[in-house]
Amino acid sequence: MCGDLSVRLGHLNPTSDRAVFRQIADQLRDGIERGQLGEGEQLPSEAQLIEHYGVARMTVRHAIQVLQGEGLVVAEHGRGVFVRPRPPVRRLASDRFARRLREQGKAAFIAEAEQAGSAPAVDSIVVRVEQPPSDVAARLGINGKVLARHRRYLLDGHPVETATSYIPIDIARGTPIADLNPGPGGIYARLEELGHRLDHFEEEVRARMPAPDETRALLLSPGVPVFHLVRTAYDTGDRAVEICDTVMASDAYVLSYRLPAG
Amino acid sequence: MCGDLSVRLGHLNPTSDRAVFRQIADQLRDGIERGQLGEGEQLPSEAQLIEHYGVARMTVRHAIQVLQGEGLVVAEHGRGVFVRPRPPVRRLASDRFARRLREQGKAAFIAEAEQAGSAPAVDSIVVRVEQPPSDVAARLGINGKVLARHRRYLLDGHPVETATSYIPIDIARGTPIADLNPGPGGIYARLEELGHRLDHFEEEVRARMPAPDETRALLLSPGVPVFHLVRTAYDTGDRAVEICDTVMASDAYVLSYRLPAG
DNA sequence: CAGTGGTCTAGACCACTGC
DNA sequence: CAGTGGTCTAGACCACTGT
Repeated sequence: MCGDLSVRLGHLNPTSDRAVFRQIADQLRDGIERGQLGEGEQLPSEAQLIEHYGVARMTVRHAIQVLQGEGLVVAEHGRGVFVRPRPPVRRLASDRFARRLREQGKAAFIAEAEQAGSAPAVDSIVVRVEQPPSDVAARLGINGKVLARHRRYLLDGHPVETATSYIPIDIARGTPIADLNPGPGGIYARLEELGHRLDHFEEEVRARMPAPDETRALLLSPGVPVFHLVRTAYDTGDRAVEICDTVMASDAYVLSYRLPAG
Repeated sequence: MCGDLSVRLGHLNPTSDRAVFRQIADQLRDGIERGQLGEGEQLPSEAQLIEHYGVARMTVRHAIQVLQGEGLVVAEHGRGVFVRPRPPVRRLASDRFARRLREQGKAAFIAEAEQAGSAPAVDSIVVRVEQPPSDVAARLGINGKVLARHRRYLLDGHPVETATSYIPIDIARGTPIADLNPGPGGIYARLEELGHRLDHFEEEVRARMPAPDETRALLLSPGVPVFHLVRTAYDTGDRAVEICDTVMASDAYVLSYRLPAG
Protein backbone atom coordinates (compact mmCIF):
# COMPACT_ATOMS: atom_id res chain seq x y z
CA MET A 1 0.00 0.00 0.00
CA CYS A 2 2.95 2.26 0.58
CA GLY A 3 5.31 3.05 -2.26
CA ASP A 4 9.07 3.29 -1.99
CA LEU A 5 9.20 6.78 -0.53
CA SER A 6 11.82 7.59 2.04
CA VAL A 7 9.08 8.32 4.54
CA ARG A 8 6.38 5.88 5.46
CA LEU A 9 3.31 7.95 4.80
CA GLY A 10 0.14 6.95 6.57
CA HIS A 11 -3.46 7.25 5.51
CA LEU A 12 -6.01 10.01 5.81
CA ASN A 13 -8.74 9.73 8.37
CA PRO A 14 -11.89 10.79 6.50
CA THR A 15 -13.93 10.90 9.71
CA SER A 16 -11.51 13.29 11.39
CA ASP A 17 -12.40 16.94 11.84
CA ARG A 18 -8.81 17.76 11.05
CA ALA A 19 -8.44 19.23 7.57
CA VAL A 20 -6.84 16.98 4.98
CA PHE A 21 -3.92 19.35 4.37
CA ARG A 22 -3.25 19.38 8.11
CA GLN A 23 -3.27 15.60 8.29
CA ILE A 24 -0.75 15.47 5.46
CA ALA A 25 1.41 18.13 7.13
CA ASP A 26 1.20 16.19 10.40
CA GLN A 27 2.48 13.02 8.78
CA LEU A 28 5.37 14.75 7.05
CA ARG A 29 6.26 16.63 10.23
CA ASP A 30 6.24 13.35 12.08
CA GLY A 31 8.66 11.87 9.59
CA ILE A 32 11.00 14.81 10.07
CA GLU A 33 10.82 14.81 13.86
CA ARG A 34 11.34 11.07 14.06
CA GLY A 35 14.40 11.45 11.89
CA GLN A 36 13.07 9.32 9.03
CA LEU A 37 13.71 12.43 6.98
CA GLY A 38 17.05 13.88 7.94
CA GLU A 39 18.45 17.34 7.39
CA GLY A 40 18.73 18.17 3.71
CA GLU A 41 16.73 15.13 2.62
CA GLN A 42 14.11 15.50 -0.06
CA LEU A 43 10.42 15.16 0.70
CA PRO A 44 8.16 13.19 -1.63
CA SER A 45 7.34 15.32 -4.65
CA GLU A 46 3.96 16.95 -5.05
CA ALA A 47 3.09 14.36 -7.70
CA GLN A 48 3.95 11.52 -5.32
CA LEU A 49 1.90 13.02 -2.51
CA ILE A 50 -1.06 13.61 -4.83
CA GLU A 51 -0.82 9.97 -5.95
CA HIS A 52 -0.40 8.62 -2.42
CA TYR A 53 -3.21 10.54 -0.78
CA GLY A 54 -5.51 10.88 -3.77
CA VAL A 55 -6.04 14.60 -3.32
CA ALA A 56 -5.79 17.72 -5.45
CA ARG A 57 -2.50 19.46 -5.99
CA MET A 58 -3.48 22.56 -4.04
CA THR A 59 -4.13 20.40 -1.02
CA VAL A 60 -0.64 18.93 -0.89
CA ARG A 61 0.84 22.35 -1.66
CA HIS A 62 -1.09 23.74 1.28
CA ALA A 63 0.33 21.01 3.52
CA ILE A 64 3.87 21.81 2.43
CA GLN A 65 3.23 25.50 2.94
CA VAL A 66 2.33 24.80 6.55
CA LEU A 67 5.68 23.09 7.08
CA GLN A 68 7.49 25.96 5.39
CA GLY A 69 5.81 28.37 7.78
CA GLU A 70 7.10 26.31 10.68
CA GLY A 71 10.60 26.57 9.29
CA LEU A 72 10.88 22.81 8.86
CA VAL A 73 11.34 22.60 5.09
CA VAL A 74 12.52 24.73 2.20
CA ALA A 75 11.21 24.43 -1.35
CA GLU A 76 13.63 24.86 -4.22
CA HIS A 77 12.09 25.67 -7.56
CA GLY A 78 12.72 22.88 -10.05
CA ARG A 79 14.52 20.68 -7.53
CA GLY A 80 12.17 19.66 -4.77
CA VAL A 81 11.27 20.27 -1.14
CA PHE A 82 13.95 19.53 1.45
CA VAL A 83 14.21 19.27 5.21
CA ARG A 84 15.77 22.55 6.21
CA PRO A 85 19.39 22.10 7.19
CA ARG A 86 20.30 23.78 10.45
CA PRO A 87 23.23 26.06 9.77
CA PRO A 88 26.00 26.14 12.35
CA VAL A 89 25.03 28.62 15.03
CA ARG A 90 27.20 31.38 16.29
CA ARG A 91 27.13 31.78 20.03
CA LEU A 92 27.18 35.35 21.22
CA ALA A 93 28.44 35.62 24.77
CA SER A 94 27.59 38.52 27.03
CA ASP A 95 31.26 39.44 27.43
CA ARG A 96 31.69 39.94 23.70
CA PHE A 97 32.27 43.66 24.18
CA ALA A 98 34.76 43.30 26.98
CA ARG A 99 37.67 45.70 26.83
CA ARG A 100 40.30 43.00 26.63
CA LEU A 101 38.90 41.86 23.27
CA ARG A 102 38.79 45.41 21.98
CA GLU A 103 42.39 45.91 22.98
CA GLN A 104 43.42 43.07 20.72
CA GLY A 105 42.58 45.40 17.88
CA LYS A 106 39.66 43.47 16.41
CA ALA A 107 36.08 44.52 16.18
CA ALA A 108 33.77 42.15 18.04
CA PHE A 109 32.30 40.41 15.01
CA ILE A 110 35.62 39.78 13.26
CA ALA A 111 37.40 38.59 16.37
CA GLU A 112 34.70 36.14 17.32
CA ALA A 113 34.20 34.74 13.85
CA GLU A 114 37.88 34.06 13.32
CA GLN A 115 38.13 32.39 16.68
CA ALA A 116 35.26 30.11 15.64
CA GLY A 117 37.02 29.23 12.39
CA SER A 118 34.63 31.10 10.09
CA ALA A 119 35.51 33.59 7.40
CA PRO A 120 33.95 36.92 8.39
CA ALA A 121 33.19 39.73 5.98
CA VAL A 122 31.50 43.10 6.10
CA ASP A 123 29.83 44.79 3.17
CA SER A 124 27.21 47.37 2.24
CA ILE A 125 28.94 49.89 4.48
CA VAL A 126 27.25 53.28 4.44
CA VAL A 127 28.32 56.06 6.78
CA ARG A 128 26.33 59.28 6.76
CA VAL A 129 24.57 61.87 8.81
CA GLU A 130 20.85 61.22 9.09
CA GLN A 131 17.73 61.64 11.16
CA PRO A 132 17.53 58.65 13.52
CA PRO A 133 14.32 56.79 14.38
CA SER A 134 12.51 58.55 17.19
CA ASP A 135 13.22 55.87 19.79
CA VAL A 136 16.93 56.09 19.04
CA ALA A 137 16.83 59.88 19.28
CA ALA A 138 15.07 59.64 22.62
CA ARG A 139 17.63 57.28 24.09
CA LEU A 140 20.52 59.42 22.89
CA GLY A 141 18.77 62.52 24.22
CA ILE A 142 19.09 64.21 20.84
CA ASN A 143 16.60 66.01 18.64
CA GLY A 144 18.43 66.46 15.37
CA LYS A 145 20.57 64.29 13.19
CA VAL A 146 23.22 61.78 14.18
CA LEU A 147 26.02 59.87 12.52
CA ALA A 148 24.72 56.53 11.22
CA ARG A 149 26.96 53.63 10.27
CA HIS A 150 25.12 50.93 8.29
CA ARG A 151 26.73 47.60 7.42
CA ARG A 152 26.04 43.94 6.77
CA TYR A 153 27.99 41.04 8.21
CA LEU A 154 28.61 37.73 6.45
CA LEU A 155 30.05 34.42 7.62
CA ASP A 156 31.60 32.18 4.99
CA GLY A 157 29.81 34.20 2.36
CA HIS A 158 26.36 33.96 3.94
CA PRO A 159 24.78 37.14 5.26
CA VAL A 160 23.81 36.73 8.91
CA GLU A 161 23.30 40.18 10.32
CA THR A 162 22.65 43.80 9.40
CA ALA A 163 23.48 46.58 11.82
CA THR A 164 23.25 50.33 12.13
CA SER A 165 25.16 52.28 14.76
CA TYR A 166 23.98 55.74 15.75
CA ILE A 167 26.49 58.13 17.35
CA PRO A 168 25.83 61.72 18.41
CA ILE A 169 27.44 64.10 15.93
CA ASP A 170 29.21 66.08 18.62
CA ILE A 171 31.09 62.91 19.53
CA ALA A 172 31.81 61.59 16.05
CA ARG A 173 32.58 64.73 14.06
CA GLY A 174 36.13 64.93 12.76
CA THR A 175 37.10 61.57 14.24
CA PRO A 176 37.82 58.17 12.66
CA ILE A 177 34.33 57.18 13.81
CA ALA A 178 33.02 59.08 10.78
CA ASP A 179 35.40 57.26 8.43
CA LEU A 180 34.43 54.21 6.42
CA ASN A 181 37.02 52.21 8.32
CA PRO A 182 37.22 53.39 11.92
CA GLY A 183 40.45 51.47 12.56
CA PRO A 184 41.57 48.67 14.89
CA GLY A 185 39.14 47.67 17.61
CA GLY A 186 36.22 49.36 15.89
CA ILE A 187 34.27 52.39 17.01
CA TYR A 188 34.20 51.30 20.64
CA ALA A 189 38.00 51.55 20.74
CA ARG A 190 37.76 55.03 19.18
CA LEU A 191 35.11 56.13 21.65
CA GLU A 192 37.36 55.18 24.55
CA GLU A 193 40.33 56.99 23.01
CA LEU A 194 38.14 60.05 22.79
CA GLY A 195 37.60 59.93 26.52
CA HIS A 196 34.27 58.13 26.55
CA ARG A 197 35.32 55.23 28.71
CA LEU A 198 32.61 52.62 28.33
CA ASP A 199 30.87 51.45 31.46
CA HIS A 200 28.23 48.97 30.27
CA PHE A 201 25.78 48.15 27.52
CA GLU A 202 22.05 47.68 27.70
CA GLU A 203 20.80 45.19 25.12
CA GLU A 204 17.13 44.76 24.24
CA VAL A 205 16.11 41.63 22.39
CA ARG A 206 12.98 41.08 20.34
CA ALA A 207 11.99 38.32 17.94
CA ARG A 208 9.64 38.73 14.99
CA MET A 209 9.15 37.68 11.39
CA PRO A 210 11.27 39.63 8.92
CA ALA A 211 9.99 42.39 6.68
CA PRO A 212 10.53 41.72 2.96
CA ASP A 213 13.65 43.90 2.79
CA GLU A 214 15.17 41.96 5.69
CA THR A 215 14.37 38.67 3.98
CA ARG A 216 16.31 39.92 0.96
CA ALA A 217 19.27 41.33 2.90
CA LEU A 218 19.72 38.17 4.97
CA LEU A 219 18.57 35.65 2.32
CA LEU A 220 16.16 34.20 4.86
CA SER A 221 14.14 31.06 4.19
CA PRO A 222 10.42 31.17 4.90
CA GLY A 223 9.67 30.31 8.50
CA VAL A 224 12.88 31.82 9.90
CA PRO A 225 12.34 34.70 12.34
CA VAL A 226 14.85 37.44 13.08
CA PHE A 227 16.35 38.69 16.30
CA HIS A 228 16.04 42.42 16.61
CA LEU A 229 18.62 43.82 19.03
CA VAL A 230 18.90 47.40 20.20
CA ARG A 231 22.07 47.90 22.20
CA THR A 232 22.90 51.13 23.98
CA ALA A 233 26.47 51.90 25.07
CA TYR A 234 26.87 54.01 28.23
CA ASP A 235 30.06 55.74 29.26
CA THR A 236 31.18 56.08 32.86
CA GLY A 237 29.30 59.37 33.03
CA ASP A 238 26.13 57.40 32.29
CA ARG A 239 25.73 59.10 28.94
CA ALA A 240 24.41 57.04 26.02
CA VAL A 241 27.20 57.41 23.47
CA GLU A 242 26.12 54.88 20.86
CA ILE A 243 23.13 52.81 19.87
CA CYS A 244 23.46 49.76 17.67
CA ASP A 245 20.32 48.48 15.97
CA THR A 246 20.86 44.95 14.72
CA VAL A 247 18.74 42.45 12.79
CA MET A 248 20.03 38.90 12.83
CA ALA A 249 19.03 35.66 11.12
CA SER A 250 17.73 33.75 14.14
CA ASP A 251 18.82 30.39 12.76
CA ALA A 252 22.45 31.52 12.79
CA TYR A 253 22.63 32.59 16.43
CA VAL A 254 22.31 31.61 20.01
CA LEU A 255 22.51 34.57 22.34
CA SER A 256 24.07 33.85 25.70
CA TYR A 257 23.83 36.12 28.72
CA ARG A 258 25.16 35.94 32.23
CA LEU A 259 22.71 37.12 34.87
CA PRO A 260 23.65 38.10 38.40
CA ALA A 261 22.04 36.24 41.29
CA GLY A 262 23.13 38.57 44.04
CA MET B 1 -11.86 53.74 -9.82
CA CYS B 2 -11.29 53.23 -6.13
CA GLY B 3 -14.20 52.25 -3.96
CA ASP B 4 -14.82 53.38 -0.43
CA LEU B 5 -12.40 51.02 1.23
CA SER B 6 -10.44 52.20 4.25
CA VAL B 7 -7.21 51.68 2.30
CA ARG B 8 -6.51 53.26 -1.04
CA LEU B 9 -5.66 50.20 -3.08
CA GLY B 10 -3.59 50.74 -6.19
CA HIS B 11 -3.53 48.88 -9.45
CA LEU B 12 -1.72 45.80 -10.63
CA ASN B 13 1.21 46.15 -12.96
CA PRO B 14 0.65 43.44 -15.59
CA THR B 15 4.10 43.98 -17.06
CA SER B 16 5.82 43.39 -13.74
CA ASP B 17 7.64 40.14 -13.06
CA ARG B 18 6.31 40.32 -9.53
CA ALA B 19 3.52 37.81 -8.97
CA VAL B 20 0.03 39.22 -8.69
CA PHE B 21 -0.47 37.91 -5.15
CA ARG B 22 2.77 39.60 -4.11
CA GLN B 23 1.70 42.90 -5.63
CA ILE B 24 -1.56 42.70 -3.70
CA ALA B 25 0.28 41.80 -0.49
CA ASP B 26 2.67 44.70 -1.09
CA GLN B 27 -0.16 47.18 -1.37
CA LEU B 28 -1.90 45.95 1.75
CA ARG B 29 1.41 45.90 3.67
CA ASP B 30 2.02 49.45 2.55
CA GLY B 31 -1.35 50.51 3.88
CA ILE B 32 -0.54 48.95 7.23
CA GLU B 33 2.95 50.40 7.48
CA ARG B 34 1.76 53.86 6.50
CA GLY B 35 -0.85 53.67 9.19
CA GLN B 36 -3.81 53.92 6.82
CA LEU B 37 -4.80 50.65 8.40
CA GLY B 38 -4.30 50.89 12.14
CA GLU B 39 -4.02 48.15 14.73
CA GLY B 40 -7.16 46.09 14.93
CA GLU B 41 -8.65 47.58 11.78
CA GLN B 42 -10.32 45.34 9.25
CA LEU B 43 -8.81 44.72 5.84
CA PRO B 44 -11.01 44.74 2.75
CA SER B 45 -12.87 41.43 2.52
CA GLU B 46 -11.83 38.79 0.05
CA ALA B 47 -14.87 39.67 -2.06
CA GLN B 48 -13.84 43.32 -2.16
CA LEU B 49 -10.28 42.48 -3.13
CA ILE B 50 -11.47 40.09 -5.85
CA GLU B 51 -13.73 42.83 -7.18
CA HIS B 52 -11.08 45.53 -6.98
CA TYR B 53 -8.23 43.62 -8.58
CA GLY B 54 -10.28 41.40 -10.87
CA VAL B 55 -8.49 38.21 -9.81
CA ALA B 56 -9.49 34.78 -8.58
CA ARG B 57 -10.23 34.15 -4.96
CA MET B 58 -7.18 31.93 -4.38
CA THR B 59 -5.00 34.80 -5.51
CA VAL B 60 -6.24 37.24 -2.90
CA ARG B 61 -6.18 34.49 -0.27
CA HIS B 62 -2.56 33.85 -1.16
CA ALA B 63 -1.78 37.54 -0.71
CA ILE B 64 -3.40 37.58 2.72
CA GLN B 65 -1.57 34.41 3.66
CA VAL B 66 1.72 36.17 2.96
CA LEU B 67 0.79 38.93 5.38
CA GLN B 68 -0.24 36.38 7.99
CA GLY B 69 3.15 34.73 7.67
CA GLU B 70 4.79 38.07 8.33
CA GLY B 71 2.72 38.44 11.48
CA LEU B 72 1.02 41.58 10.19
CA VAL B 73 -2.59 40.41 10.12
CA VAL B 74 -4.82 37.82 11.74
CA ALA B 75 -7.81 36.23 10.05
CA GLU B 76 -10.91 35.51 12.11
CA HIS B 77 -13.29 32.99 10.68
CA GLY B 78 -16.64 34.55 9.86
CA ARG B 79 -15.50 38.03 10.90
CA GLY B 80 -12.73 39.25 8.65
CA VAL B 81 -9.02 39.89 8.46
CA PHE B 82 -7.57 42.43 10.88
CA VAL B 83 -4.31 44.24 11.41
CA ARG B 84 -2.70 42.34 14.25
CA PRO B 85 -2.86 44.32 17.47
CA ARG B 86 0.45 44.49 19.30
CA PRO B 87 -0.15 43.25 22.80
CA PRO B 88 1.53 45.12 25.62
CA VAL B 89 5.03 43.76 26.01
CA ARG B 90 6.55 42.64 29.24
CA ARG B 91 10.09 43.76 29.74
CA LEU B 92 12.35 41.18 31.33
CA ALA B 93 15.36 42.79 32.95
CA SER B 94 18.58 40.92 33.56
CA ASP B 95 18.36 41.50 37.31
CA ARG B 96 15.01 39.74 37.54
CA PHE B 97 16.52 36.94 39.59
CA ALA B 98 18.36 39.18 42.01
CA ARG B 99 18.29 38.03 45.61
CA ARG B 100 16.57 41.16 46.88
CA LEU B 101 13.49 40.33 44.80
CA ARG B 102 13.49 36.73 45.98
CA GLU B 103 13.68 37.87 49.57
CA GLN B 104 10.42 39.75 49.16
CA GLY B 105 8.83 36.32 49.03
CA LYS B 106 7.58 36.40 45.45
CA ALA B 107 8.58 34.25 42.55
CA ALA B 108 10.07 36.28 39.71
CA PHE B 109 7.10 36.05 37.37
CA ILE B 110 4.49 36.99 39.95
CA ALA B 111 6.48 39.84 41.42
CA GLU B 112 7.21 41.43 38.08
CA ALA B 113 3.70 41.06 36.70
CA GLU B 114 2.09 42.64 39.74
CA GLN B 115 4.53 45.50 39.61
CA ALA B 116 3.54 46.07 36.00
CA GLY B 117 -0.14 46.10 36.91
CA SER B 118 -1.04 42.82 35.26
CA ALA B 119 -2.87 39.90 36.78
CA PRO B 120 -0.48 36.95 36.79
CA ALA B 121 -1.54 33.32 36.98
CA VAL B 122 0.10 29.93 36.82
CA ASP B 123 -1.60 26.75 35.65
CA SER B 124 -0.95 23.31 34.20
CA ILE B 125 1.50 22.62 36.99
CA VAL B 126 3.01 19.16 36.82
CA VAL B 127 5.80 18.07 39.16
CA ARG B 128 7.33 14.66 38.64
CA VAL B 129 10.51 12.68 38.28
CA GLU B 130 11.46 12.13 34.65
CA GLN B 131 14.27 11.57 32.19
CA PRO B 132 15.47 15.00 31.06
CA PRO B 133 16.43 15.88 27.49
CA SER B 134 20.04 14.91 26.83
CA ASP B 135 21.33 18.47 26.66
CA VAL B 136 19.80 19.19 30.06
CA ALA B 137 21.28 16.03 31.50
CA ALA B 138 24.69 17.00 30.17
CA ARG B 139 24.59 20.44 31.71
CA LEU B 140 23.50 19.08 35.07
CA GLY B 141 26.17 16.41 34.85
CA ILE B 142 23.59 13.71 35.48
CA ASN B 143 22.81 10.47 33.72
CA GLY B 144 19.53 9.38 35.21
CA LYS B 145 16.29 11.05 36.07
CA VAL B 146 15.70 14.48 37.57
CA LEU B 147 12.84 16.35 39.17
CA ALA B 148 10.89 18.26 36.52
CA ARG B 149 8.51 21.11 37.31
CA HIS B 150 6.25 22.01 34.34
CA ARG B 151 3.96 25.04 34.39
CA ARG B 152 2.32 27.67 32.22
CA TYR B 153 2.20 31.37 33.00
CA LEU B 154 -0.65 33.69 32.06
CA LEU B 155 -1.04 37.47 32.16
CA ASP B 156 -4.57 38.84 32.40
CA GLY B 157 -5.84 35.45 31.31
CA HIS B 158 -3.62 35.17 28.23
CA PRO B 159 -0.97 32.45 28.19
CA VAL B 160 2.44 33.96 27.53
CA GLU B 161 5.00 31.39 28.58
CA THR B 162 5.52 27.73 29.37
CA ALA B 163 8.44 26.60 31.47
CA THR B 164 10.03 23.45 32.79
CA SER B 165 12.58 23.46 35.58
CA TYR B 166 14.91 20.52 36.01
CA ILE B 167 16.53 19.94 39.41
CA PRO B 168 18.86 17.08 40.36
CA ILE B 169 17.00 14.58 42.51
CA ASP B 170 19.64 14.55 45.20
CA ILE B 171 18.97 18.23 45.75
CA ALA B 172 15.19 18.20 45.51
CA ARG B 173 14.23 14.97 47.26
CA GLY B 174 12.23 15.45 50.40
CA THR B 175 12.22 19.24 50.13
CA PRO B 176 9.47 21.73 49.27
CA ILE B 177 11.05 21.89 45.80
CA ALA B 178 9.27 18.64 45.06
CA ASP B 179 5.93 20.03 46.26
CA LEU B 180 3.32 21.51 43.95
CA ASN B 181 3.75 24.83 45.70
CA PRO B 182 7.35 25.34 46.73
CA GLY B 183 6.52 28.30 48.95
CA PRO B 184 7.45 32.00 49.10
CA GLY B 185 10.19 33.14 46.74
CA GLY B 186 9.90 30.04 44.60
CA ILE B 187 12.40 27.27 44.15
CA TYR B 188 15.38 29.63 44.03
CA ALA B 189 14.61 30.71 47.59
CA ARG B 190 14.38 27.04 48.63
CA LEU B 191 17.66 26.20 46.90
CA GLU B 192 19.42 28.91 48.86
CA GLU B 193 17.89 27.73 52.13
CA LEU B 194 19.25 24.29 51.35
CA GLY B 195 22.73 25.71 51.18
CA HIS B 196 22.98 26.18 47.44
CA ARG B 197 23.73 29.88 47.46
CA LEU B 198 23.19 31.07 43.92
CA ASP B 199 26.09 32.74 42.18
CA HIS B 200 24.85 33.52 38.69
CA PHE B 201 22.68 32.31 35.82
CA GLU B 202 23.61 31.55 32.25
CA GLU B 203 20.74 32.24 29.85
CA GLU B 204 20.72 31.04 26.24
CA VAL B 205 18.24 32.65 23.88
CA ARG B 206 16.99 31.26 20.60
CA ALA B 207 14.12 32.32 18.34
CA ARG B 208 12.16 30.02 16.07
CA MET B 209 8.66 29.31 14.82
CA PRO B 210 6.53 27.36 17.27
CA ALA B 211 5.72 23.69 16.98
CA PRO B 212 1.98 22.95 16.82
CA ASP B 213 1.77 22.04 20.52
CA GLU B 214 3.39 25.36 21.43
CA THR B 215 0.94 27.21 19.21
CA ARG B 216 -1.86 25.57 21.17
CA ALA B 217 -0.37 26.13 24.62
CA LEU B 218 0.35 29.81 23.98
CA LEU B 219 -2.60 30.52 21.65
CA LEU B 220 -0.18 31.99 19.13
CA SER B 221 -1.32 33.73 15.97
CA PRO B 222 0.29 32.70 12.69
CA GLY B 223 3.48 34.62 12.05
CA VAL B 224 4.44 34.96 15.71
CA PRO B 225 7.76 33.29 16.64
CA VAL B 226 8.71 32.09 20.10
CA PHE B 227 11.67 32.79 22.29
CA HIS B 228 13.28 29.62 23.54
CA LEU B 229 15.29 30.25 26.69
CA VAL B 230 17.47 27.75 28.50
CA ARG B 231 18.67 29.17 31.80
CA THR B 232 21.15 27.39 34.03
CA ALA B 233 21.52 28.35 37.70
CA TYR B 234 24.98 27.93 39.24
CA ASP B 235 25.71 27.91 42.95
CA THR B 236 28.82 29.43 44.47
CA GLY B 237 30.54 26.07 44.08
CA ASP B 238 29.98 26.44 40.33
CA ARG B 239 27.61 23.51 40.32
CA ALA B 240 24.60 23.66 37.99
CA VAL B 241 21.70 23.25 40.40
CA GLU B 242 18.76 23.99 38.14
CA ILE B 243 17.92 24.39 34.48
CA CYS B 244 14.82 26.22 33.33
CA ASP B 245 13.63 25.60 29.79
CA THR B 246 11.19 28.30 28.74
CA VAL B 247 9.13 28.96 25.62
CA MET B 248 7.66 32.44 25.38
CA ALA B 249 5.30 34.19 22.99
CA SER B 250 7.73 36.61 21.36
CA ASP B 251 5.11 39.29 20.85
CA ALA B 252 4.58 39.55 24.59
CA TYR B 253 8.20 40.14 25.57
CA VAL B 254 11.24 42.31 25.27
CA LEU B 255 14.28 40.77 26.89
CA SER B 256 16.72 43.24 28.36
CA TYR B 257 20.27 42.44 29.36
CA ARG B 258 23.10 44.42 30.87
CA LEU B 259 26.49 43.66 29.38
CA PRO B 260 29.79 44.56 31.00
CA ALA B 261 32.22 46.76 29.09
CA GLY B 262 35.23 46.25 31.32
C1' DC C 1 -30.22 35.47 6.96
C1' DA C 2 -26.13 37.63 4.43
C1' DG C 3 -21.37 38.12 4.77
C1' DT C 4 -17.19 36.47 6.21
C1' DG C 5 -13.18 33.24 5.90
C1' DG C 6 -11.79 27.78 5.47
C1' DT C 7 -11.28 23.76 2.63
C1' DC C 8 -10.97 21.38 -1.64
C1' DT C 9 -11.22 20.20 -6.63
C1' DA C 10 -9.46 19.97 -11.53
C1' DG C 11 -7.63 21.91 -14.43
C1' DA C 12 -4.06 25.51 -17.07
C1' DC C 13 0.39 27.52 -18.15
C1' DC C 14 4.91 28.90 -16.60
C1' DA C 15 9.91 28.73 -14.77
C1' DC C 16 13.61 26.35 -13.04
C1' DT C 17 16.77 22.12 -12.58
C1' DG C 18 19.42 18.50 -14.18
C1' DC C 19 20.33 14.98 -17.40
C1' DC D 1 13.93 16.44 -22.35
C1' DA D 2 11.21 14.96 -18.06
C1' DG D 3 10.47 16.26 -13.47
C1' DT D 4 10.15 19.65 -10.18
C1' DG D 5 7.81 23.57 -7.87
C1' DG D 6 5.29 28.55 -8.82
C1' DT D 7 1.24 31.05 -10.30
C1' DC D 8 -3.52 31.49 -11.44
C1' DT D 9 -8.37 30.41 -12.66
C1' DA D 10 -13.33 29.24 -11.68
C1' DG D 11 -15.78 27.02 -9.57
C1' DA D 12 -17.93 24.06 -5.16
C1' DC D 13 -19.35 23.34 -0.43
C1' DC D 14 -18.62 24.23 4.42
C1' DA D 15 -18.27 26.75 9.10
C1' DC D 16 -18.45 30.69 11.72
C1' DT D 17 -20.22 35.54 12.89
C1' DG D 18 -23.47 38.87 13.47
C1' DT D 19 -28.09 40.84 12.73
